[in-house]
Amino acid sequence: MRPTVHDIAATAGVSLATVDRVLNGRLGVRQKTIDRVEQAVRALGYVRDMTAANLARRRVYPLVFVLPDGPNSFMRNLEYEVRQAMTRSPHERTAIKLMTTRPLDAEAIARTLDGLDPKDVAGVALVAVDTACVVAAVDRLVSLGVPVVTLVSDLPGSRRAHFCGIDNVAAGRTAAGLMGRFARSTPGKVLVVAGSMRLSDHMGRASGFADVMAREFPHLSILGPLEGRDDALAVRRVVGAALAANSDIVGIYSLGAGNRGLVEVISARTGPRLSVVAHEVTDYSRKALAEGHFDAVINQDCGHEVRSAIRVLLARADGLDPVKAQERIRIDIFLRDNLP
Amino acid sequence: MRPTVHDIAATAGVSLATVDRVLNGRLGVRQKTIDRVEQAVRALGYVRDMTAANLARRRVYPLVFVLPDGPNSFMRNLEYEVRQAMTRSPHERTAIKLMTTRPLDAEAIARTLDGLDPKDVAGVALVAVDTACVVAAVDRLVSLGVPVVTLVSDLPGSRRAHFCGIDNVAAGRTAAGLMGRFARSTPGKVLVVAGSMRLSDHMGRASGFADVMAREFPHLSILGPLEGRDDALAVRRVVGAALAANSDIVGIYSLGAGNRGLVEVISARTGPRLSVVAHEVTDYSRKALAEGHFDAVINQDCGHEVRSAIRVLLARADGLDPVKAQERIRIDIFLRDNLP
DNA sequence: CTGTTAGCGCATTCAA
DNA sequence: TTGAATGCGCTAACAG
Repeated sequence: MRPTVHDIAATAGVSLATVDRVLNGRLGVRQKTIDRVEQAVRALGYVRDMTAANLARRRVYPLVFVLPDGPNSFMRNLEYEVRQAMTRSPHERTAIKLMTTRPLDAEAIARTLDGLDPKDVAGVALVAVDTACVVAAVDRLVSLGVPVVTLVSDLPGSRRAHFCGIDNVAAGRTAAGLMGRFARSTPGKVLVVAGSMRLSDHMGRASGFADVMAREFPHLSILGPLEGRDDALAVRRVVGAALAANSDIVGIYSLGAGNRGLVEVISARTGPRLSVVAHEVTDYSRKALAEGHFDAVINQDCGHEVRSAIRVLLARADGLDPVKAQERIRIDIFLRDNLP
Repeated sequence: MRPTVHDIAATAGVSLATVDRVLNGRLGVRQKTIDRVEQAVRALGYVRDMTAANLARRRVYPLVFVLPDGPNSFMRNLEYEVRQAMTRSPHERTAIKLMTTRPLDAEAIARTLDGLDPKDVAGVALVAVDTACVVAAVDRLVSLGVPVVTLVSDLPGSRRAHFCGIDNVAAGRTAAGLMGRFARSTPGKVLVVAGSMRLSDHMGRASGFADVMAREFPHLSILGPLEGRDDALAVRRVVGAALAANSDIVGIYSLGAGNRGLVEVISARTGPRLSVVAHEVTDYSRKALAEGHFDAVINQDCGHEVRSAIRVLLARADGLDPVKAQERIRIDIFLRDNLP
């Protein structure tokens, strides 16, 4: 039977209320009393039952998620996970509000953030575009006491409390490790297609990829990164043009979205098979894997990211800091055969 | 404010106790009353607060984990995760007991299982060896009302409630997908090293691997599976002999344990580089990846498996059946750059 | 068959 | 600065 507040109240010779005050660091307790309680806590090895605590204090934390709208499958998937979290809200003492802005529109994100009233927001999670105005808007919220976390794409210069996403440099390196082993051993070019260089996740991937390719697979040179604006049509256009102009392309690394456009180009193409590594499991990339157009897909688990964001925000709102090691998001690799 | 038992008691016009009886499927309630309560539940969209429920019924479920002892890193890792779960026990209303038996010793497992008193065990998780006597011991427990789950390696013919592990056929296919792409495009042999063919997980991997290799990479033929008994010394011996006898080996698929022995052989070897795919992230395989001896390691998350086993056992002990979709364990692929 | 009542471990008024 | 009392949502005796 593990000790309860009653036990420590008894051994410390004080009342429940006083124990509670000490446990929660509330003021209005004599130092002498504090010491007595803390000693009892140590002596009995007391550890608070958080579920009972949450039951008693029925406080609800209003959280805001800011995501891009538009057809991007990955982002829609992310939105789905946020909605899933909303259904769990009652259990997690959260009240989640979902807001969307135009993709890659930094000003729209900043406006949304600026429109938030710190009085009725306990925390904010956003997919950031790395721009001065977004940094300013985030820092404003933080200075007003509202914890902010970035989701999927980070905002390095800001005061955000945490980044809920993968190590994108490592993801790029991983992609290079696969590409280098997959591609023919004859010299050639690898085409790199990104969404936008204003997204810090895309930047990171491109640099990790280039790094490992140069060091470990010097017979393959990099073409790009081209910007496909995470848009299927644009991706189709830039990739089509690059393939037409370069007959020595042996592989493609698609590190952003718009994979539908990529599949259209390569499935229509004749000539030797390309090695293709892309990001994010979506209906399109799953199909491309199954049909053999993609060799591998690197993925980040949206569900984990959303749940992590909530945990971190809640912890910060309660004044604790999260166990960072626990919040690491894995870089998943999927082939056709280990798709979930 | 979401509805509580009080609300549904009020709208159904019954008492709290009756609501509780219906909610928990306890008998001694008229069908008419049951209907009234269930209707109120649906009407109000009631969903039970499990944390409050667990607080109220402070029942503790004694669970038993049966693992092999010995130096196998993966199994020690699994044991570590079980011990982690023991530290969480107070919160999860479990009391976990850890028992170990000699590796691959089916009789020892059966004896351990037979020694369990159903009165003070609410569930059992074991790493199975696929043998008639183990099946019999498991079925005995099940017939006595004790739910059993298999961990890591399944027991297909038994009455176990669930298998907490990966789809090993798919894991073998995944390994083949990697091996086929990694290995030189010239014809050659791929050596397959297993632990024991009495382990259903090893069987599954070998068959999935052979399947995809034959269909997709016919220029590579399979040598083996050799049995390394999950033992570093034995692995070193059989692999060393195979390499000496076959100059056309281009890759090795190590689907069992004993990777330390494998690394010793291939790091001492001269000649063209081999493509190596192994299983389970351990200190050894991690080092082998980092140093370039292994190209990829396929992994199953022990932590997930142990937590899943506990959830399933608890659910079964409460008479519910677990959400199988939620309990799927992923097949992780790690290269040097995405190691956790 | 059904209802009353007293907790589970903790937080939080309201008094003292 | 401290304590007594009440309730969070649910379960479980114990009566009726």
